[in-house]
Amino acid sequence: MKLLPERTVERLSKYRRVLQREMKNGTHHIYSHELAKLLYITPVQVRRDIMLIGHSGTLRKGYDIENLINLIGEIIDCSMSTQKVAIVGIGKLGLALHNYLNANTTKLHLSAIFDNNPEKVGQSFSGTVCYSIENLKKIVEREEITIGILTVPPEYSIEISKAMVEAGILGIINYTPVSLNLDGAFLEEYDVITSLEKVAYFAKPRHVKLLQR
Amino acid sequence: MKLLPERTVERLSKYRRVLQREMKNGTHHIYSHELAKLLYITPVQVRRDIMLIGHSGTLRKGYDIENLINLIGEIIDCSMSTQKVAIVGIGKLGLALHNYLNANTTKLHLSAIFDNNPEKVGQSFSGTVCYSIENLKKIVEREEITIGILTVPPEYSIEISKAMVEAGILGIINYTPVSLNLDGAFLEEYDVITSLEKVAYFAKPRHVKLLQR
DNA sequence: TTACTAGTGTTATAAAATTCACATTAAATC
DNA sequence: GATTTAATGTGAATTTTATAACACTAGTAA
Repeated sequence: MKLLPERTVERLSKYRRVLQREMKNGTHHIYSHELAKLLYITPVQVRRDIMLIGHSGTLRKGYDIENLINLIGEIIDCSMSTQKVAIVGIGKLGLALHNYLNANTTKLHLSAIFDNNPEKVGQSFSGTVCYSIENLKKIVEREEITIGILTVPPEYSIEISKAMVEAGILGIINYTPVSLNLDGAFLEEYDVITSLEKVAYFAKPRHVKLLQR
Repeated sequence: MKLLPERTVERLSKYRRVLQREMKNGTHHIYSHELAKLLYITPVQVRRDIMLIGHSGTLRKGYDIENLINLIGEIIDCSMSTQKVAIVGIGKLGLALHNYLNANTTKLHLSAIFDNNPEKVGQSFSGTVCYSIENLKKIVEREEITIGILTVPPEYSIEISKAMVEAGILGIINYTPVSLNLDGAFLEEYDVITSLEKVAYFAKPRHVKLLQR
């Protein structure tokens, strides 16, 4: 099977969360236009995404919510072993993300935290132990961690990201403002300042008007 | 003039930061392939972006770094009045972003913080006062704030985002996991869980291999 | 039973973003 | 001064993403 488009995968993650909410409300089926409305996208987009993952709805009944949630789970989390996550660098942003992860429903399991601050090493953050970055490889291998959240100070990000891949991590989400180039791992970058400056560009009175088309 | 492509704007923000670093190192000119290398993108991409903003390099000398930084500044920050930013919801994530803003160089000015927690209202965060969300409109108008960072608990995000637009904010970056649909403002959404689950999908051994093409 | 309705599934088209290919040219070299 | 080199600038092609158009069909109603 071919890889799914990046944007489709992103939307699948969102579909799943709103579907979980709907299921809790006792709903069993949902139409593409209903799901679309919840995310402010078009029904065609929804149908196309669902087509891409090989699911079929029932005509006149819509999609079976439980089936769809399970299928998305198989695609994102993998049915067999749940993937494990590490936060590398537990400063303010790392902590905030840690909090976010705990507050939200996701099948991914936070298995370790890494930091070089001796005051943090050995500490437990809501049940997850913080290790020294020296022990990265050892712990990543032992715990079979495959995903890393990189929130270290920018001067360390190149070195530490390499160590992460070296240790066996297969996907990194880089929150540091330093661009990376990894071999052998999937890289997702998110630059806070870039996002903000992008909004700054488009949030000028003239530009906002142009966007309303 | 037409609006710039979103991705180009994002890269401009990154160009500026690496150019500022280069300038500090005493460099005056830079070639497209040098700039490209710093961000792990292609030289053509760099040249096209620079073409789109109407700048010209000198053949055999490359681009004048100072000129380019200034031009990007005019595009993103606007030459006349610097745009002002508010953080709405100063929980862990809000604080982390606040920190990030202070640590990084950007021309945008954080003018206010809003929260409904009485313990936070009235407090000063590195010199920026926290107001009650009740006073959003008053303060946003007085300070002429145009950009809002939304980091409130998800159950409030729809209501508060509407109030922000109502108050005159023209661009919102939504960090809550609730999809929004604003009229009259530019909206940028960032969903932490979606990012993480996207990485989870692509960071499976078979998928990583496929990506190495 | 037949026509109608309101949904899905999918092919075709359009729009956005990137990359290719190459014309152009200033400087360096011979 | 002619030739080579190494860069920019950009039309065209390609790739990725989203939208439009519509064939199809299970259920509903006449």
